[in-house]
Amino acid sequence: MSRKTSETRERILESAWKLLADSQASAVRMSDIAKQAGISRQAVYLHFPTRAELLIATTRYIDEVKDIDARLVKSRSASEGLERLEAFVEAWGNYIPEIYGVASAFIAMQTKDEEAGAAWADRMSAVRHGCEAAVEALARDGRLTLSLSTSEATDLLLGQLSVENWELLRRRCGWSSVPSALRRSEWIERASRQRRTRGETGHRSMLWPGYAG
Amino acid sequence: MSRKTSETRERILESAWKLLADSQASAVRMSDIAKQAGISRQAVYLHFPTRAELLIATTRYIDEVKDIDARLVKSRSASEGLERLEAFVEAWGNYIPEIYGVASAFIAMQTKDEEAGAAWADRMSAVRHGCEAAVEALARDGRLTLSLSTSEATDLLLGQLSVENWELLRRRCGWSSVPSALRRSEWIERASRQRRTRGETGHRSMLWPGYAG
DNA sequence: TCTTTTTCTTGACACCGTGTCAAGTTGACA
DNA sequence: TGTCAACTTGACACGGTGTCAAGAAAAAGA
Repeated sequence: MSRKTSETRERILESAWKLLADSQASAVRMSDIAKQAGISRQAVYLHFPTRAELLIATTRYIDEVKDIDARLVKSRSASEGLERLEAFVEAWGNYIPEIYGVASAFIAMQTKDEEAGAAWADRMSAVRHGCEAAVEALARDGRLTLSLSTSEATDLLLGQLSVENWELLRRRCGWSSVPSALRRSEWIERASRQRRTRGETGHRSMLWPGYAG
Repeated sequence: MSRKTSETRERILESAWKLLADSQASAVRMSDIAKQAGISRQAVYLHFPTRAELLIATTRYIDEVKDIDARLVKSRSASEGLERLEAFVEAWGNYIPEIYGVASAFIAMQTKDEEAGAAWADRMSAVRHGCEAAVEALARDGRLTLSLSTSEATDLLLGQLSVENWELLRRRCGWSSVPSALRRSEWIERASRQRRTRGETGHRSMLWPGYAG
């Protein structure tokens, strides 16, 4: 494991990252990454056995550089449920754009490649744990809707916080700031504003995020 | 355009439909469809120039057989906003499982194939129009949260009703009945139950679908 | 019935991207 | 000087889409 080895390895990871961030994820081929790193296509295979494993390594690399752990500290240490949820949405919601490139590569691969599918499922399961912890903390505080089990609420939250939903809002619908929907702060504003409105006008139920019944 | 032509054409469409419904969508190759239809792979290309166009034709075929228009009548003719929303969610939410196979094939292709991407975007735009009509009807009735524009509410609804979200809940999270979340009826139940709870226990705000603040 | 036209078949091939293999080059270090 | 690891070049297999040409078979028309 000479210095040169890890240097090249890192250059490959940086190249993959850059290309995935810039262009359409599924259009990034092994040869593109090699060219960007200034080596031959075959040399990439000296460091990563398959495209899937390269993507996995790239994800880990981004996690390290962008310090996902540090971003989650606030959520993990939150005592109150509401605070925990807020911090988690903030952390993950703002992390999605960082990993969007590699994420969409995984999403595109998952049906074809077993390993990529497993890796992505694993990450999603980690996100779900984050959702679950927040929901359970909320439930402990007695602030969870009674008609939803913690498991159901977790699943719904996970859907809201999915990369696919982020993509829909941000890319397809042209939202300039998706966190404005994902981050709890705005939802709180909406909720309190609505609460006031409700008191004043007699609106009394909320049937869907954003619908007052 | 002899009888035989349209017969074969229909057999191909039926085969594509069946295979897409049964197996993993991206695993269905042109040769599989040909075999299922009892003809040679090349013969498929006599009827459909590309895989993308075959999928598009299959979608239209399903729409026809499953009569999507009839399913939407109730929503389109609804006078009240709430009724319109409810009927639309009912119609589209229950239609997703019918077209899930071909839908996921489109989703898998959209990054690679221009035509498939455009076709899927087109369908999503139709769904968005359905969401928009419901949201606007709600707004006219004065039942839309003030802090949300109709456009924002439409986008959020679209995300909830996306095939990707359906897949997450149904396939990944093991929900036996996704319509139980998608159909408005249950959300109404939740909302009214919550309203009661709120009055009794002092819970006063809803921050997320399912979270009482 | 015989002929024409359309539909379908067989078999070959190009293209693209992933992954593999072999033989040779380069540079560092002993 | 020789050895070892990292890299290069060039070739090839594989799987999938789409194309092409030659011929068989079946329907349609006289």
